[in-house]
Amino acid sequence: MPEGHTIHRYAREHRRWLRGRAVEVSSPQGRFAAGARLLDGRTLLTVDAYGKHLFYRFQGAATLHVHLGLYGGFRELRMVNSERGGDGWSVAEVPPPTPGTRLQLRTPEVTIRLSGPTSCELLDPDGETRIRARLGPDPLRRDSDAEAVAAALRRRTTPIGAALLDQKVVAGIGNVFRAEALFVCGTAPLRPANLLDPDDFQRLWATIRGMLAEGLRMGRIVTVEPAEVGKRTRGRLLADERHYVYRRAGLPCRRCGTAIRAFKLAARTAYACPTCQPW
DNA sequence: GCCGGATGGTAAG
DNA sequence: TTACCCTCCGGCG
Repeated sequence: MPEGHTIHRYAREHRRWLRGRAVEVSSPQGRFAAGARLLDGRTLLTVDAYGKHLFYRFQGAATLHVHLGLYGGFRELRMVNSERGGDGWSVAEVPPPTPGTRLQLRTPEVTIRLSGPTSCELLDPDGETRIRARLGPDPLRRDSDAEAVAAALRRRTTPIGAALLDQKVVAGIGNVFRAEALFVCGTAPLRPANLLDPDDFQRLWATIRGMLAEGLRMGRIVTVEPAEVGKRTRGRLLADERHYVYRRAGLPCRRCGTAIRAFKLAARTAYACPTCQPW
C-alpha cells in the first residue's frame, strides 16, 4: 500500500474530513497516549504529504508526524447522518478499534484509525524541517525540482535501481514503482545512475511522475497499459496483471516473453526483463 | 488455521 | 549487510 501516491491520497482524504475541525484524538493501543492527550480537542489546520511522510498541524500544538513504513495503514469509517450524505456507520454500530490501533482521529462525521506505523510522533519545532531536509524532491508536488534529481543521479555511481529507492534523491518511490518505471523506460536496474543521459532521465522522470499521479488518481498501482492487460476476473485485474515485472519472477515478460528475473538490490527484491532492459 | 512475505526505514555490526 | 519493528493477507493445507 504505502508508496508516495498512497500518502498523498491519505493527506487529501484527511484534509477533506478533518481540516478546520476540532478533532477527538486518542490512542486505543496506548503507545501514543501522551501525544494524543496533547492533541485531543484541538483544531486541525492542515495535512501535508511529502514523499512518504505525513504532517498534521494542529492549532496551538506540535506537529504530528506519521510514517506508515511497510505495513502501516489508515482505516476510515464514515458516520451515517453526515451532512455530506452517503452510507456509513451509525455511532452504535462502529466496530471497536483493533488492539493495534495506535491513533484514532474522530469527528461527528468520520473515524480514522491508524495501525502499524513506523512513526506516529509529535515533532519539536524544527522537526519537520529536519525530516524534509533529508528528502529529495517529491514528484507528486507541484514544486518538485526535476533538475535537482538529475543532478543527484549524476553524482552517483550506484545502480539506478538503488538510487530511486533513496529518499534523499527522490521522495515517494517504493519497490513497485522502481520496478515498473525502469521497465517502461527500458533501463536495467543495475545501470549506474550517472550513466543515464539527459534523454534517459527525462523519460524516467516523466514516467515516474505519470505513474505516481495515476496511482493517486486510481487509489492503487496499475502500471500496465490498458491495451496490454490480459486476464481479468469479473472485470477486476488479477493481482499479477497490474504490473509488468513487479512480483512476476519467472513469468513471461508481457512485451517479449522472456522470463522476468528477480534479484536483491538495495536490500529489496528488484524485478526486470533481461531483454527489454538490456544491461 | 498457520506461515512467511510485503509497496519502508533505522540502527547496529 | 543484517536484525528488527509490528500488522495484514494470501497461499497452503
